[in-house]
Amino acid sequence: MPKRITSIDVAQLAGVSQSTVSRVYSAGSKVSEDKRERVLKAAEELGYHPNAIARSLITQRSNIIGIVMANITSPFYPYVLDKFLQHLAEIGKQALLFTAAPNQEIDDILPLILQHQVDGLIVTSATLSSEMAERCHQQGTPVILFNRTIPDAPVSAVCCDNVAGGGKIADLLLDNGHQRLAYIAGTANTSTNIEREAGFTAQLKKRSVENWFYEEGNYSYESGYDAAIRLMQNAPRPDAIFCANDIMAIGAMDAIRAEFNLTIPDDVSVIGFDDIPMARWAAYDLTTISQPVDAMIDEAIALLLEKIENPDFVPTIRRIAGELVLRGSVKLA
Amino acid sequence: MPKRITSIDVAQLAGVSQSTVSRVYSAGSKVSEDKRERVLKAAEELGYHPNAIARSLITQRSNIIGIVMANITSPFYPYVLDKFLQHLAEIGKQALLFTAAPNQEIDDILPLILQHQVDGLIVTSATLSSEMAERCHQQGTPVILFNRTIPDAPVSAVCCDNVAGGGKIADLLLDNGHQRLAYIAGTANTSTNIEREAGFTAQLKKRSVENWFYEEGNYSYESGYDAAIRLMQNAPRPDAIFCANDIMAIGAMDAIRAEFNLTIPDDVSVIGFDDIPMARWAAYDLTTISQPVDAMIDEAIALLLEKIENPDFVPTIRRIAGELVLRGSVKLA
DNA sequence: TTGAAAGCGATACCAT
DNA sequence: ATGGTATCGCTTTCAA
Repeated sequence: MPKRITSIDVAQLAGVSQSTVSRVYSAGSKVSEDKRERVLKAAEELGYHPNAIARSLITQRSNIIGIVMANITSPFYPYVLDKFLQHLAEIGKQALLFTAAPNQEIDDILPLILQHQVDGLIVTSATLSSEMAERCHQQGTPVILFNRTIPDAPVSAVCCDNVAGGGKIADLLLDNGHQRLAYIAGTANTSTNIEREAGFTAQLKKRSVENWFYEEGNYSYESGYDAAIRLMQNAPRPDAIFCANDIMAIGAMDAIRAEFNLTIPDDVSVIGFDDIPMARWAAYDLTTISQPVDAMIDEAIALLLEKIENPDFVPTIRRIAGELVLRGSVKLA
Repeated sequence: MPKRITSIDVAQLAGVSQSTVSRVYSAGSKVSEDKRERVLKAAEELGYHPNAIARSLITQRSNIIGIVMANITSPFYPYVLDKFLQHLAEIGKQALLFTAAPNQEIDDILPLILQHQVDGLIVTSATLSSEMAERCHQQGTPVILFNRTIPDAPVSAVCCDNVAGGGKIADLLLDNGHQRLAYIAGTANTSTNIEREAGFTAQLKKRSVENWFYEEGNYSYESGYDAAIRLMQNAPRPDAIFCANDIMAIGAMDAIRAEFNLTIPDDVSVIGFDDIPMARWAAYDLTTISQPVDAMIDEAIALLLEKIENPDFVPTIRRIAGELVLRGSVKLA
């Protein structure tokens, strides 16, 4: 075991007190230029760097944000994660990352997270029970839900305005003469799915459309593929399909072409939600609603910091509007 | 600021010493059933959970593994990350995650990582200078490179056997009558690219093929798309393209179809490397080499743990064979 | 088995 | 500006 270098070692070599060494490494402390140099030189020589753990213990701040992410492998999320890491790095925070089974409640791993004294917690596409949310609250650990909402719990949340997005899609399809609409749902009990569907169907009803096709998926390519097969077996078949996310839309497109030998958008229009990179690929050219990821992340981090600084901050839900991205998968009138 | 609950609070409520509370939470310590229950009950009541930071300070173990990942958004890596998280969770370790610019040296963020006293460090698709590697070594922090190798440094590495993979691909193409082969390179100076190319071209030469087309990409969809365009402008054009990874292969396929209106594999065969999920999509059905991700990760973690337990363990490079996955994008004779 | 006390490596307050 | 010292919350001897 190589001996660990501590501030005491540096202090001895530099001929200063241990306190002085500490000051050199804490921003905004006054140390004479002379001593600062000696300390830095000694530190360099010994290969010293401050022990963040000891620091956290006394400052009561770990500078670590916990991130719980359920769907790391679903194409939308790596971007979210990457952005979070970048933004957190900019404000000097590290990320302790946890996975959860998709759509699982994270109550069981929460104690583990809390043990690590994270300064805050970001939960994406998973939920915690309001009981656990309450516990974080009491304990003073701010929690932000990303892309999920839970009602009546003292936690902030930021998500895309899914209801409005669903509505825009209904309008686009109807305005361009589609008659037999279909919806491929994501996992049924997720807030994202519920909201997108609600926005879509509400707008249909508002425009006096009473019937539409419905199939259920689980946000995966395969589930979109399979749902599309079921959908296209109807006669007459749908002439437009709204999928609760892009990856299912892509699965649906592949099924429509490979299994039915039909053309998009001439035979069927397909529209997704998220605007993942693959939506832009030449094979798909998918019309979709773009989630304002950057804005959402900015907002999430802002809410988190606000709550860290000011524990009395009242939990808020922010919904940020997504933008319709017109590509080639929807037939325009 | 809500008061933090410490073991002392629990001890008082339970009417035992603080030491006893500590023992209840450290596996394999003897505490009478009687007191254990009282402690647990008091802890429950107060909402206590041990402070991992204080524990780390004294045990000299953080139970945290640092992961540096350069290409989180490149489709192969989310799977790698997810698997790492799962395996680490199984052995009771947490992951502190850092991003680096792709292919960047991570020397600048290393001090930050080291401050957090990680028990070990996994670096994927990025490298550290041998100077920094040496520093980790001295400091006693084991480092494992994943999917990268650096020569002459005291760090272990695990990667796919890229050279053998490149060779298999050359054989497959040649055995099936392809005449005008092409290679689309990944970022030129990455070990992955160098090895895949070396294996491919060595095998070509061995079989007396002296000429082949060459274009350079950077592992992205767009770069594959663009490289394919340049490639297909040759006359006569290539009849088979090996792309250094799947995502470039997919870009190349889209370009071949969309820009030249050609058919795969009748007009051109395309083959990739990695076996990402999209390789299986109906639109691509991409023949490729499957990276044995699970085995690689098992190996990486095993090496890391070995080194943590036994600091004198000699750094090793493990290459694990990938498997050829035959799908429909290569024309068979 | 249990409790008292030392210490992990910093920060922060208090004098000087 | 600098040094001495208490302290953060726990684990780990050492006695009892």
